[in-house]
Amino acid sequence: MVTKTRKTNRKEELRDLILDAALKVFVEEGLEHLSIRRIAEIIGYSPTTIYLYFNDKNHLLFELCELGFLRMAEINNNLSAIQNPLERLHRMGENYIKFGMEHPAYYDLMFNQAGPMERLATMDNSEWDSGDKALAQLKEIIVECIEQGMIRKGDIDVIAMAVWGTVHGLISLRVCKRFDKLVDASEVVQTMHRSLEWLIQSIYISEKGKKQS
Amino acid sequence: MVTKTRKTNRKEELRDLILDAALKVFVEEGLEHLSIRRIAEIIGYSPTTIYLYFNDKNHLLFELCELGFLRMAEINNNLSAIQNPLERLHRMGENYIKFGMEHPAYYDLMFNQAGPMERLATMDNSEWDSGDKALAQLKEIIVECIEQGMIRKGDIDVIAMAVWGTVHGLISLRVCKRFDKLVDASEVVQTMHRSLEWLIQSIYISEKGKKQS
DNA sequence: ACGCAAAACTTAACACTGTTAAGTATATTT
DNA sequence: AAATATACTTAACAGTGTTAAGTTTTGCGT
Repeated sequence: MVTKTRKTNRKEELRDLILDAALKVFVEEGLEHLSIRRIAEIIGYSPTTIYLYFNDKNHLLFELCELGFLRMAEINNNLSAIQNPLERLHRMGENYIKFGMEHPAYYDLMFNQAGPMERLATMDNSEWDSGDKALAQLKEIIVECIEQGMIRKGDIDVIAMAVWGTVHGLISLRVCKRFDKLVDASEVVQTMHRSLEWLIQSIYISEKGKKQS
Repeated sequence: MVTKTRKTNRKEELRDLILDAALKVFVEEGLEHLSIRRIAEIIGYSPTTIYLYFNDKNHLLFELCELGFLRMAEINNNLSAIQNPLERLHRMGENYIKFGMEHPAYYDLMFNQAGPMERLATMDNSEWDSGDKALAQLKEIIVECIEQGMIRKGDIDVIAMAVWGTVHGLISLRVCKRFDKLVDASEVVQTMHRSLEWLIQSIYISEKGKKQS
């Protein structure tokens, strides 16, 4: 279910069982109901057993995050088929929105919750692999866009941050329910897609009317 | 009448004392340390007393949110002096960034945490006044930008969502510490400002090279 | 000034939470 | 068979939000 490890020893099996149960809970019942005791109840073990496989709850949350990034990478499999880099950027944004709408609890955990990052902060001199990977993919596309003269030149890090920020901001506001009382519920997802579209078209430099940088 | 107002004033006094204490705690010690018992300890009352002034913790959090929106409105006082609407939009974004960097706990509460919105969700058939107000101000500026032909025409709601999303996304990722392992700490704020700048310039339609909508 | 009612506040408890030290069973090795 | 290592549990600690019931204080009418 969770990961097919090459070496499936018994320890990993229960570890995966814990992750599966945790996933089930926070997807079906929400992150606020994801407690160590609830997981233990589901897998039929004592709560303390979980601490034999995870240092603390944040470690568990971080691993769930990693699974989320795997799923996100899967969703982005449709990108390589797209030739036009700006179109690919657009699609990547739509994939993000799709992921956020289909797995709001996942998204919340991956980008909003403090727990997972607190775990990461304790691992000194290390990088955030999943985040790095996702950001690298984004930067690659942006570099292509610039090389083909489709968007204004500029610092890649700066542009990547702007694009990531935009897409994340939309999803985050939705996941954290900040649109609920401001935008009509039936149209909020469509409005998000149109916002992304508006942005993509705004940063696009058409052949006919190129802007000077 | 007089006695009644005097009574309510007394009631409001302790209410404000509670909010003050709550503010002190979550600004100085972080949201995770903001507990009813901690507040009670500070103001020298029993924890249950707080429930005489607030239905539950979410009600309290929502009121703190409202205070946050007041402070944010204060910060935006410098906008009216700016003639150029796109410049004003830019400044508004910078104000947001400034607010988020100076009051990360406030920002987290206002835009990320679930609690305040859960309270709002229980108030049926009502609007989110603070959010509405802030969004209205943003829309006003965008309308001006369009009227003066400085940005591409389009659905105001869509554009507003895109702009709000962008700025929020940047701050949110920072407040939720998603940049910490990806972007150099000493440059992250500067990179955020440059990202905003890049965005503003990208949506700008210069006089010389206007793009067709 | 007295009595009484209403308002203000507290005590004690419930049902949760993450986490740990210490203990017990079970399996493996010697 | 004894010793050791592994797997797991029990019981507890220190927290959390929240509530029912009880106590104290205040203000008002007589």
